[in-house]
Amino acid sequence: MERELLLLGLLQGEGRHGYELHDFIEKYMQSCVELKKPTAYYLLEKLAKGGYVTETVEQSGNRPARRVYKLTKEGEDHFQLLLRENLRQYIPVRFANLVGLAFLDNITPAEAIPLLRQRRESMAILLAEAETAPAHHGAFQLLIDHQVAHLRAELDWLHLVIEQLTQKYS
Amino acid sequence: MERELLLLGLLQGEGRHGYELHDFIEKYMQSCVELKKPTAYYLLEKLAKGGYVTETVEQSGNRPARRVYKLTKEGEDHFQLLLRENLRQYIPVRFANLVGLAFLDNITPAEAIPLLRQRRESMAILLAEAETAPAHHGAFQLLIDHQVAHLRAELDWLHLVIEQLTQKYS
DNA sequence: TTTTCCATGTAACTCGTTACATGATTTC
DNA sequence: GAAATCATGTAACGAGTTACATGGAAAA
Repeated sequence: MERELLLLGLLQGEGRHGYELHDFIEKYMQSCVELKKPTAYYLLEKLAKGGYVTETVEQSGNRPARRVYKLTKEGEDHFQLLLRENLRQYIPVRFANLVGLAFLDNITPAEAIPLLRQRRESMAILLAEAETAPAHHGAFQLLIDHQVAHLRAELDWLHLVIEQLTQKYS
Repeated sequence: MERELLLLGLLQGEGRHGYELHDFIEKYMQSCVELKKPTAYYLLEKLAKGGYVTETVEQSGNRPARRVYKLTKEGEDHFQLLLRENLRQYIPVRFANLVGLAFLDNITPAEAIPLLRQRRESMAILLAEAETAPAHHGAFQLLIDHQVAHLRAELDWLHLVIEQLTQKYS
């Protein structure tokens, strides 16, 4: 449902074609959202079948035809529904490659510490990315802010883990 | 890979059967990990096929037979490999029902605020759950700690969003 | 005696990804 | 002339979930 919401949301106001939508998401929302091309195309087709968007083929010269999607009345209603649904309920994030931490005792600190530092490095890079992301207009910025807050907390926590491990080791 | 790691990790030392493993995860790790029964059974079968665990059928009286799994040498090696892999790399958590936030402008604050409060409520409940979870031995506690840190950051962030929205509204 | 717990499994399905395929057009 | 960009799609696969099915034992 969330990806439908995203696409419907981006179709507010103007009609857009699949490539454009995917491109926008990849370029400007890549730090907090992921949507592959086949998924985008598939979802748009599905939304069209559901009557939430109309599909118009646009031909310009000899270029590959564009399928331009526009919100219908039902699409707008559906969007409003999904939006409320999405805001209302928190869905917990489970599993994010941290099960290994539960088995930290099965590995010597000497081995674990460099591995965790590597992990911290990739997190730091993502954080830097999110922090330097171009400012978005309006509420879009909230997603970036969230990503930043989330990554900072994650980093702090990992830092503590590494510190405790270092103390135990020395 | 992460679920395999989890199962292999829990099989350290003693042999266990599927029901037992699933039960343990659901009872004691439910706040940070999810693994449905069919998935657990499927994964154990797969691990057995891969030679990472042995399968022994145990019959006691007229009860349904238990399939008891034990780590093999290869299983232990595989565990050690997956563990390092897991500790080393951070896999970003994308999408967690927050796309709606990007479209906050499409809904009046008067409507949005109660919805976000509802969201905050469910988050607070999960946080309380994680905070009062029975203390785990050793590194298992780290997962709980992480969950708590994560949820606190999430709550703080949401609190800010609601506050800003309230100010704009009044 | 009815519900819960123990213990396993299968089948169908959903969601999303990878890999592949096509072909024009613009840029270097 | 080669490479990147525009623009679409299909097929196969993978991971995980839901729903369903079975049946004995213990607890209420």
